[in-house]
Amino acid sequence: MSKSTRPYHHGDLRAALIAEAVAMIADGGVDSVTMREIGRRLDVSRAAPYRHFSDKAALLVAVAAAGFDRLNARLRRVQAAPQAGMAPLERLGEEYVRFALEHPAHYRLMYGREALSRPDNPELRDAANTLFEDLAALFEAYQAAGRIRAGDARAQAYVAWSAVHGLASLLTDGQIHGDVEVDELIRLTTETVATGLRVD
Amino acid sequence: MSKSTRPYHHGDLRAALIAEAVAMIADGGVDSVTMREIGRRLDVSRAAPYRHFSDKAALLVAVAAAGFDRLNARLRRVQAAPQAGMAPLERLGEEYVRFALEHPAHYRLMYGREALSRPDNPELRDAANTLFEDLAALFEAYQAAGRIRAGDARAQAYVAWSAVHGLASLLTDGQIHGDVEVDELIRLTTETVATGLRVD
DNA sequence: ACCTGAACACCGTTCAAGT
DNA sequence: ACCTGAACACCGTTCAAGT
Repeated sequence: MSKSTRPYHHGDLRAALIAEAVAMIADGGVDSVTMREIGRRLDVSRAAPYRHFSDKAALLVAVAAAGFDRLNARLRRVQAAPQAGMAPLERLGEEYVRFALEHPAHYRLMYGREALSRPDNPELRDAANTLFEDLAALFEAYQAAGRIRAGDARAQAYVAWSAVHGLASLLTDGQIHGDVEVDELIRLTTETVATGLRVD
Repeated sequence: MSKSTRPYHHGDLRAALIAEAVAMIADGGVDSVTMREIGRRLDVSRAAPYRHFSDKAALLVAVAAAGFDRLNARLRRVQAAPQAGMAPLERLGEEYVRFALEHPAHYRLMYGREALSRPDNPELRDAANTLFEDLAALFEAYQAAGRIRAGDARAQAYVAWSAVHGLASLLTDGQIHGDVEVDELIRLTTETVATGLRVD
């Protein structure tokens, strides 16, 4: 569609803004996202984005929520799929860390200051809650089946989340170096937590 | 000292800038730190801070390094002190998380984008390395004493760091809520990792 | 309803000039 | 050596006006 015949209204500016922000983040990190540049790229004025997001933080929160949605979908897919020779818990943890390694800047935003600035945002809150509730449900089922220790299943879920989130953060932040093999480290982390929670 | 008799040169502007930045971060988060405001507070011109730090990122990196120094000192103190009825590893993990809970914004900066922007900075690199090397040395000693499983002690140290860093991050980010007790969660986390790494 | 261009306040950073 | 005030480029956000 040529510039002159483009209709006055953008097709779906809201979705386009989120998609463009995701692309910019993957490319140059969160700091490369400016309201002006995003407008430029979508051939829209400076003020246009403010029709869809009250401010820059609101846009970034939507991007963070979209990140949780994608991660949740991946984890559910793994849970639904048959586990080929690997304990489900370990496989789930591995997938979590892989997501972070594939989308480091987006992952960082999901847990970052920008998203944190709007803890009241229902979209983001729900997306993050879904992640935890899925995990908590799994631990409750495991406990009912006697596969892990008795106790507070939700607390156990937080422990598992902490371990993979911590590893994902250290890896994406470049805090882990030397001759440690990443795949091996992921395996050791999930295995250690699984062993620690197992009935003895 | 009255304003009019104050000498032309600031006493130790570099140290004052770091201290003021730490205070501002504790008070209003990293975003509240601006080069102009910090100058205003120290009664110094806009450009003065640039005599000591090449740019804002350099100042924040110094603040992050100072955070690691404080954390390292605390952890060493815990290691040196007699452990009253608590396994040393668990006590160390608890102290780590407590530091993060006491200084959430500073802790966040230590692992944040701003610090990350200068991975080449030797001051910060050394401070972060010290944290890990102390931990790795402890795991090597434990392994030599047969108190934990055989294997890559450094990888095990990364697993432990991941767990406490993940928990500290989730807690300071407000991702953990509900009726879970924080003290209990810290205990369960350190205990789970210790159990998972123990010889069976 | 949605978009535009102009304007405002604020910030990081630089630089010629001072002591 | 260290500090200053003025200036530049860039950003988030607002708003009266257009379609």
